[in-house]
Amino acid sequence: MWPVPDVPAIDPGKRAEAAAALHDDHAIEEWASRFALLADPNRLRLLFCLHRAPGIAVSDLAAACGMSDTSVSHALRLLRSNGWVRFQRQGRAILYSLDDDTIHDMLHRLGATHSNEHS
Amino acid sequence: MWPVPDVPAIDPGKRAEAAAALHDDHAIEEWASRFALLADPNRLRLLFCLHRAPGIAVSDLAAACGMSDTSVSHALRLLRSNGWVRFQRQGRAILYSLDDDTIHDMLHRLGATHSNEHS
DNA sequence: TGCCCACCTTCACAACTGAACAAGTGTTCA
DNA sequence: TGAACACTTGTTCAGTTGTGAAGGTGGGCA
Repeated sequence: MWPVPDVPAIDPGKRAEAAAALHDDHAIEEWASRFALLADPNRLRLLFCLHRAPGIAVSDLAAACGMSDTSVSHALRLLRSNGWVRFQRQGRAILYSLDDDTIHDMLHRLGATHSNEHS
Repeated sequence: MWPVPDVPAIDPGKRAEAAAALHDDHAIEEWASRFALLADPNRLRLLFCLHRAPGIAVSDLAAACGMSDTSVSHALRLLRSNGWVRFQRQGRAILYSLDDDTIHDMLHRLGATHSNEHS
């Protein structure tokens, strides 16, 4: 994976275990970039809305999240370019929906923990 | 939650559903900041290592992840200040472990999908 | 005591991000 | 046709982030 340096290890066993945890580096990079998209509160709000109210228009999304239309559009562009959402025109409105099973599941799990999270 | 504006909704029902999805804004912010910590590939690698090889020294962590000691130290500082890791001195070494159940579970789930992810 | 080693901190900097403003596209409807 | 509407795009800018160099701390060991 990496040219593991020959610097004497403090605990060779641990070092080997650790290295083994990184066997699929591609997957790690992918997850990191997924998390990057989830890391913005506004984007996360949008995703929750898309998750719970699929087929919603941009302006309604903006109103629900308390964001400007422009900000929402920018965010949706990002999500679109990552294939996380699908959309269809209906009259002048454009209706967006979540279109990624991985993210859908993740949001579902987070939503489930909403209730019992009162720290 | 927000002073939902009186701008005419395209679909009032959808707008209400969307707003309902955001009932626990505090939790959303919390998750966003968690995701922010997971969003860096190097940090994610470190976390996987800490997850699979608890009680590992900084230099071994650095070697396994192919990072400089300094970078690892910086990253650990962040994780420490968020209460994600615990550590203990052993001789000159300092051994780190993951110390957050939520993240532990999350990494466990991600690790499980490692194998069947060959996109 | 003095040296080495493992790790930490401070500082400076390039790269990236999110927010805001202005202008543009495509659709509907009078 | 043209005005209103829903949304998109381009651009700029302040603020944040990750990284590397240099120096500091403190435990172990001769």
